[in-house]
Amino acid sequence: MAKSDSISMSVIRRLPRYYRFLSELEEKNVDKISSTKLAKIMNVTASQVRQDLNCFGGFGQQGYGYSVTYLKEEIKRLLGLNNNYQAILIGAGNLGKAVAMHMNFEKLGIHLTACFENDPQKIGDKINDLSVLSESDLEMYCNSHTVDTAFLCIPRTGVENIIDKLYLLGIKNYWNFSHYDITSKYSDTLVENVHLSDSLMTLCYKMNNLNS
Amino acid sequence: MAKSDSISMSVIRRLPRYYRFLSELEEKNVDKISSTKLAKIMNVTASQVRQDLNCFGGFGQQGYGYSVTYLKEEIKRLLGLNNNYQAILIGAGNLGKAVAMHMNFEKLGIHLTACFENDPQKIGDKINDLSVLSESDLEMYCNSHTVDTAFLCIPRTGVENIIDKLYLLGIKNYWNFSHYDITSKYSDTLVENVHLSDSLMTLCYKMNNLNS
DNA sequence: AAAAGATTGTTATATAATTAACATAGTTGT
DNA sequence: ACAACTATGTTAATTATATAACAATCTTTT
Repeated sequence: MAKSDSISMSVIRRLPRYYRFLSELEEKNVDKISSTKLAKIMNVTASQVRQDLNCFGGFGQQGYGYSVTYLKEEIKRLLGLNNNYQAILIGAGNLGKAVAMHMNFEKLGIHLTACFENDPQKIGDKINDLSVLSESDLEMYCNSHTVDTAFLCIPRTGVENIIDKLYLLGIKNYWNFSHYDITSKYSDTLVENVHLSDSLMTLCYKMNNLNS
Repeated sequence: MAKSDSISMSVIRRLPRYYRFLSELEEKNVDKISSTKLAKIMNVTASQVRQDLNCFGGFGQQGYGYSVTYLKEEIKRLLGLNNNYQAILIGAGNLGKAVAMHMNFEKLGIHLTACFENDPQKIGDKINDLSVLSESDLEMYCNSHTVDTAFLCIPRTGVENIIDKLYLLGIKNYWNFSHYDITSKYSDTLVENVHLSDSLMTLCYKMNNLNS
């Protein structure tokens, strides 16, 4: 079905963007789109659109274009948004709370089922409809529930300890907001890092060098 | 001083990472480092380290290596972290509050001086030592204070309106957490996007395709 | 049903990024 | 001061990514 002889990360990182734009087109009741038009909307080349999509299969039809809904659904499937992944949040500080309250996980087919926290002061806090649990309950919880991935919203210094536990419990997929380098300790994990300060420093670089 | 005939974004996006690792080495009182050792720590090739650094100048010494402190300071300067940039926050919802409270802006030499919000319910809220101001005060504030950049933590639908105002006020550098595509409206701006949901979808892709 | 037009899928080309190689220059020890 | 060593800066080779070109194929119109 898919020509999945190792697709490059550059292509994969563009998939969410295709997904977003196709969702918008669908909302506007557009039912077909050509690579040229989609490229124009997304500000990329038509060649790139066609090459990217063809990594995964022939989703279009010559002489016609792509069916918006079909293509969107295919990309959704590729992204694993139909898998009903179950997630837990580690760290209910400012960042953890914001991530949990700000993100529309359900829209991505992800279910956030529990939040864990070290600081006794925060245990019992409400995040959406979840109450924050103690980190000491982590093992019990994970042994009695499906947990596909953990969102790590704790300071760098605490990560090694928690990762050791999660890894032993068989949880090896992480959305990591800390600067702790997970893969260099556990290589058989899947990690997606969000380094907010790196992003801000990049903006500073642009301001310092590309401006005026 | 710098060989700045257009440095590629790939290189620029690695600078914050060098900065982080060099800061750590400095804290451990390491005073010299070779490209080979630094590469090993950072899990990249020594070639890349040398090429990256040489985009900006000869920071090392043959036969010796790089002075940790000197190199760190040079990268800090390149990143514009000595410029005392003044920033404002637009949007004091969950995300805006978390960004403001979680980030250590001062460590990056950035001063967050004000927060603005649309929702009357949130006006007056405290974020660190700042009280949230009404968006109607934005123009007055910007006309009487230096504002180098704005952090946009508002929903996509509100961005166009606020960007129009900020652009007119001469504020053209944005740290953008929304999905609104700023550069396609105003091309003479500097934008750094943080697309949290794209990042999470990328993790889902990995879980769906690279795992098991 | 055939011809004209459109747009994909795919192959070829060009550009960019990474890695390797090495000559040059500085360091350290005797 | 000299020899042996180390590690940079830089050029060359390789690999990866993006763009362009075009033949194959479907659609639409007459």
